[in-house]
Amino acid sequence: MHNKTECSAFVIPIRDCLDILSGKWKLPILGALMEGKKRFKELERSIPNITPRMLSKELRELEINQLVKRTVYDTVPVTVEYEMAPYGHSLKKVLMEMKEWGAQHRKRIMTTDTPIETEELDVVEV
Amino acid sequence: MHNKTECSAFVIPIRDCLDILSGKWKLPILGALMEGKKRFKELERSIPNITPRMLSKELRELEINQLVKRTVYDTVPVTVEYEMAPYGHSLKKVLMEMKEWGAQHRKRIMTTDTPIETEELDVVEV
DNA sequence: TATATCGGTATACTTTGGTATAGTGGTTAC
DNA sequence: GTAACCACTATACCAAAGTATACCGATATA
Repeated sequence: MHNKTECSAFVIPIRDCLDILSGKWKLPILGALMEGKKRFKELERSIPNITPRMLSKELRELEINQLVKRTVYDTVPVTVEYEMAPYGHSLKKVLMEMKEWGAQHRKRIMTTDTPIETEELDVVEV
Repeated sequence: MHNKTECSAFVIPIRDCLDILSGKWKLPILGALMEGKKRFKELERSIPNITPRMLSKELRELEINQLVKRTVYDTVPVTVEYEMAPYGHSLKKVLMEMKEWGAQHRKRIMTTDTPIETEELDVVEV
């Protein structure tokens, strides 16, 4: 990192990646969809405490980024299905790196330091 | 992802990793420190628009997570140096995965879709 | 004597992210 | 007929994150 260009080349793409995963509910939603396709209400039920407003908003962002595919079936009433888009699977490698590092880090902090508070996380029920 | 435990094992460590990199300034700070050790004011100068309040706050969080080492030299006035801690380098692999994915994603979104606005990012000057 | 540097902190403010609550229009089950 | 389900949206509110501005005590420079 020895000049502005090189530095932007570091910050900008990582920021992009972070932004896509940002927000309280993106990870639980992706987690739930990795199991398989789900309808809106199914997602709402499997992600405790999420409001329809947030679910809708976060799904839209994931869809815009082509990670999630939304399909509307012309039934009455309409059926809407969400699933991981093929492109969505490209995230898995990054996610697994983050998961490994995160797990390792939690252990490290727990043992070396005063324990960090494991906050009450809302976690997908399946 | 077929049960609650497995799902927490997905969400929690990734959340941990995300949290550590979260906030507007962590990435620019890490970028600046990857160049080598820097004093407080040097960091402040090399990261445009950061306030001392935020710089101090984010450095403290990075230090707590053992990614950054802070050394105080007993001069008058005191000299304080920040540098990547050895453990900090363990992040590089994750960061590089994110960087690659992010760069690839930006290209993809730019070409397939209506261009995404490249916001005016504050970027480290070196 | 006045000004700048060092490494920050204090206070107040604004902006963004997330929550709470209610409601839409149409359909099916009791 | 009324209650529930579906996939959401609208409005109002609240809390967290970030900004702006000023200041600290000690020292060095003009």
